[in-house]
Amino acid sequence: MESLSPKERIYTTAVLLFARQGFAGTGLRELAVKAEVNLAMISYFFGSKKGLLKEILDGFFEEYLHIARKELIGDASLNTKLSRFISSAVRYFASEQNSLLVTIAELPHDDPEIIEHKSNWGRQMARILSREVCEPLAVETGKKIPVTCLGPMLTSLMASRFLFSPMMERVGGDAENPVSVESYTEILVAVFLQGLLAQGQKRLNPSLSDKLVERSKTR
Amino acid sequence: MESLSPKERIYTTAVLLFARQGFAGTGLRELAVKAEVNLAMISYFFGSKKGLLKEILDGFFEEYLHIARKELIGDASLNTKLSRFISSAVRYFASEQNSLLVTIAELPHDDPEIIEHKSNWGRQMARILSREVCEPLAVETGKKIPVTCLGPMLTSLMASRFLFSPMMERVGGDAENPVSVESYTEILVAVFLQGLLAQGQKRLNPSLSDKLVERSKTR
DNA sequence: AAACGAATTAAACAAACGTTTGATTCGTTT
DNA sequence: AAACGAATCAAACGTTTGTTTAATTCGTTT
Repeated sequence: MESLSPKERIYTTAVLLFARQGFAGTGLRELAVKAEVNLAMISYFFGSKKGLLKEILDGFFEEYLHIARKELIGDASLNTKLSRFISSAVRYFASEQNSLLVTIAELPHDDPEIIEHKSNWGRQMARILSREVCEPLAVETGKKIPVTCLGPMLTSLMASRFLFSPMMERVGGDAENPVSVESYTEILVAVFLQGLLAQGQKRLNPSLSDKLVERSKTR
Repeated sequence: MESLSPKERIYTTAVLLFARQGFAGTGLRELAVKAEVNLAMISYFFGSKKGLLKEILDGFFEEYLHIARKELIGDASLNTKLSRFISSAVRYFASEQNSLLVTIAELPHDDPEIIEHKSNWGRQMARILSREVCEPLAVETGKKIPVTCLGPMLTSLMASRFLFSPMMERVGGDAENPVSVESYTEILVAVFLQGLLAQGQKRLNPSLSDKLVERSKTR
C-alpha cells in the first residue's frame, strides 16, 4: 500500500471499504483517512463518490468480460469452453474478491445512473453467452435456456463462495478446514455441467493441494 | 397498504426501500414519509434503524429455514427432496423478492451485530443441508461436497434471477418474453441436479403456462 | 368521569454527510 | 530564476443523518 500513488490508494481502499460496509455505508472521510489522503483528493481524482463507484464497477466488468471473450469464443466443445471459463472466472473472483462483492451488492439497487452502467456490461455479456453457450446448447441437447436465465445463474454460482464468506467463516466449525479455491472450482464445474446427482468422477476427488493440507494436519 | 397498521406499514415500506436503495442508502425520513408515519414511530416500534434491519433479516431467514425443514427432512430420495425444496424456495423468493434482495445485499457486509444474526441462521441451515443432502450424496455418488460450499451455491443459484432482475430487464430485448417463475424453477432443478450438458428431458420443455403465452402471441 | 398506558406528534439534538473553495506546495518547463 | 499547471491542503459550505425529548392525543379500564 505504501508504494501506490494517491489515486491508486483511494481506489484500492474504496474497494475494500465498499465491500465490507457497502457503498452508502462508507463515508468519504473514513476513506480519506484509511487511504492516507486528503479528503478533497477524492473529488479531485474521481469527481464524486458515485464517479468512484462507477470506476470500480467498470474495472470489474471489463476484466470479467475479457475473460468471457477469451475462454468462451472459439471452436472448442461446450464442455471445455465452460470449464475453462469457470476456472478463469473463479480465479479472477478470488483475486479481486472485494471488487466482486461491491459489484454484486450494488446489482439490485436501482440508481438510474448506475443501472445504465450495469446494463451496458450485461448486454455485452449476454451477446457472448447467447452465441457461444445457449445456441450450441440448444443444438446439442435440445434445451432452450434463455441468456437472461443462464447468465445470472452462472455468475451467481461462481460468486456464491465469496458472497457468503463472511457468514460461512463463522458457520464452518474449527474442525472443518476451508475448501481451497481449486477444489471449489472443481465442484462448481462438476455440478454445473454434470449435475449434483451425477456419479463421482476422479476430477471430483480432493485436489492435490487439499490432500497436502489434510496430511500436514493429521501428522 | 391502506389497511395495514403503522408498524406493518413501516416494515413493508422498509423492505421495499432497502431493496431498491440499500439499507445505508435509505434515510429514515424518506421511509417515514413513504410509510405515511411519523419519523419517531420507527424508533418507537423497532428501537433503531439496525433493529428494523434485523427484523427484516429474521423474517426472511425464518421462513427460508422453515421451507428447508419441511422439504429436505424425511425419507424421500435426494432427487425429490431437492426438487421440492428448490420449487418451494423459488416460489417463496418470488413472493418475497424484496426481502431476499435486502438479505443478499447485506450478506457480504461485516457489521458485527448483523453478522452474528446471519451466522445463527446459517448454522441452522448448514445442519439441515449437511444431514439431509451432503451425507446422503456422499453415500450415493461418492462425492464429498462440504456444506459451506453447497449451501451458498444452492441459495445463490435460486436467487440469481432476482439478484439480476433490475439489470436483466434492460438487457433482454422486447422480442424476448420473460421467463415465468415456473419454467425458471424447472431450469434450476434440471441444471442443478442433472447438469447443464445433460440431454433434454420432457420436464425441461417450456412449461404449459409459457406455451400458452407463446401461442397467444403468434396468433 | 377519572385515570391510565399506549400511540402519535412536532421539534430539536449533535454528528456526519458529500462537495467546494481558495491558498499553498511541488516538479517541470521556459 | 521565473512561470506554469498539477497536486495537496485546511477549512468551511449547507444538508441530511439517526436518535431523543417532552407534550399531546387516543382508546380502554377503573
